[in-house]
Amino acid sequence: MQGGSDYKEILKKEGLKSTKHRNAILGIMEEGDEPLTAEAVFLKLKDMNTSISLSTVYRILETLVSKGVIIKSSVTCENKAVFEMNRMEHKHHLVCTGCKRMVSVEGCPFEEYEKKLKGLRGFDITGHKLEIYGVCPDCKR
Amino acid sequence: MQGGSDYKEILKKEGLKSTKHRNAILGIMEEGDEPLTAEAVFLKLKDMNTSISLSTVYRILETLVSKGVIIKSSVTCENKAVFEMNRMEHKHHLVCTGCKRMVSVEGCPFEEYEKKLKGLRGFDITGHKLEIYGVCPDCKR
DNA sequence: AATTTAATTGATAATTATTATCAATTAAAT
DNA sequence: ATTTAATTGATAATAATTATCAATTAAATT
Repeated sequence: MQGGSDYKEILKKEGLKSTKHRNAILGIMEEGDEPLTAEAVFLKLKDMNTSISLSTVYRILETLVSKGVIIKSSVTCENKAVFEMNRMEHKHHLVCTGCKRMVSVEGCPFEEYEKKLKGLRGFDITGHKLEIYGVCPDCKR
Repeated sequence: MQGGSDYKEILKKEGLKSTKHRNAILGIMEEGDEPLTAEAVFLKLKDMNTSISLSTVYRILETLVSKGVIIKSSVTCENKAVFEMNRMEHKHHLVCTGCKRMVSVEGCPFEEYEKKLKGLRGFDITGHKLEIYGVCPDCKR
């Protein structure tokens, strides 16, 4: 979980070279339980004294999204994307309406309903996303 | 539903002047059943030979959102906002993963579950949003 | 109805998030 | 150690949105 190239295997499997930056970003994504913006990842790297270009952060995140290693999503009404590790579990988000912080929640009350929807308006249903809004403890003051 | 200033009452109630542009935009929002981007609204107005500045479209939409007359949301992974009339009903969206078109759906399987979540991680739950993904008939070819 | 006043608009510049470009660098295959 | 193709940094470009400010217009007041 910390150190140099812990993600060599994952990267090799995806046909990607194991680089300092990719390993560092995967480390950040792995330990965090909140989805992060590209800029937040960039700042975390800076805090760790890892020099990197913001464009490289975007590029690495996008590459990992295209490989399915990382999931990209967005908060409604915020015009920026957030990224988190794809832990291969069906998940949803809890979003603070104050600070827009996103927290992951497990469980899904929706599977049954989705089956009922099959064929709705001629769509082939492939999945869903549930965002639950609320005010986080910090924003409650 | 068509014509000049059908929304004078709504606008007055919100302390907004009744202008040609605001009425035209409310008309477009009222008749559409799909959420629209600011640009789509702009183009619809153009088709109707209503000369308007794109910045005015954004401004009017934002003003109406702040009054709660219009709802702003966004499709995951698309970095632009969409707007639709606030019909004061609890609603969700069906999004085509091909063309990103959004269609509104009624009904919500979630009310029970939300109650269970009360207090989750110290959040005060205030609402939720459900996006159902699929492939629309057009994108199925 | 004419005048006043404050809100609204258009045109444009500025900003923010993201993506593209391309030469320099680096990982890993040989 | 050398080669080769992938990766990176720096920067420019783009796309969506927001800010600015002078000109225009709605509606309140006379």
